[in-house]
Amino acid sequence: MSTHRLQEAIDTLKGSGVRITPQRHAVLEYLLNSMTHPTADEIYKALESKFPNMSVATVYNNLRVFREIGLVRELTYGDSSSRFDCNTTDHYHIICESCGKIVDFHYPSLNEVESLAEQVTGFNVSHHRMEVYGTCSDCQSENTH
Amino acid sequence: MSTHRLQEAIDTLKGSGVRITPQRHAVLEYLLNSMTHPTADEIYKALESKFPNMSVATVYNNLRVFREIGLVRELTYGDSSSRFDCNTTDHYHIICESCGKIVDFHYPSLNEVESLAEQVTGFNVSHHRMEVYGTCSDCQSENTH
DNA sequence: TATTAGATTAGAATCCTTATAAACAGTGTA
DNA sequence: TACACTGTTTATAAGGATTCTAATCTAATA
Repeated sequence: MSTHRLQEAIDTLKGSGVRITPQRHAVLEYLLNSMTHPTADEIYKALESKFPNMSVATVYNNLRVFREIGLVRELTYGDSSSRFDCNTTDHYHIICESCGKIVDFHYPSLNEVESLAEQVTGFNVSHHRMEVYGTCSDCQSENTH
Repeated sequence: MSTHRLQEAIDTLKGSGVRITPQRHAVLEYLLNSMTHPTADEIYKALESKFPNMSVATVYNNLRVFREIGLVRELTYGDSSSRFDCNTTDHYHIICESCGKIVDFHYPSLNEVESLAEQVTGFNVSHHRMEVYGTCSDCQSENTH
């Protein structure tokens, strides 16, 4: 039941002068209903049946638009594809090194780290990122079998 | 004067049954003398004059070996190239969003975050990563001119 | 010396993402 | 309605970073 969030997001887009095309609507809706921080390719494949002619570039274009407007966050991890997170509330991620699953968790923002870094380095700090890595409970129990 | 660290690293490699080839030695030495967390390509270009026939694959191969043995850390940032850090003591990085500079800074390890994440998510935590982003003092003063 | 395992090389291949140019669609205006 | 304007999509090419492949080379060992 994320109809409300979807409508809100659409209003935000319209307010920024962005047209709501069927493809754009579908990407947005998929993101909002997804709990798994999908990659661009996962979104593309998921919408393939509904939009057989959609280009992968359209997915990337729309994800960029959403990111620039602040509707989604792009999660980048070195080697593999970016993942996209439509939960823009403050939270961190914990990532399973075995299956790749990404799970949200909340923790008070690390303002102390930012201010200390500022003092020590002379930087003007804008933000930080943090991820925790480990093995999820599913993969833990698999390995004991 | 990192002769000592270099010798130590070489001993570690030998202890793992890794041969010390001239190319391997050069990549390792360059890394240890570098303060800038270089990319594979930067290392490759820097050693071009000394080893005109060296392949870029050799640089990647050796960096992988060093990483697997624990001599270097690979720093991955989404879009652009990985950077390699031979400082394996516990520290974090702060990154200038204007010029890309990466500076080390020390902060007590965030054990609390790890243990809370463990409790909340049921993961078995192995490690975490954190980076702070901002504008370095050089770029700050440039922008005021 | 012969054998073997490890390392390097050159180039092809791969993956993710962006750029390009043409076609398309929706809106506002005359 | 006709028209132009702008934003969007599409298909494909291009790009960059990294890895793979197969051949060659090197060093250590028997």
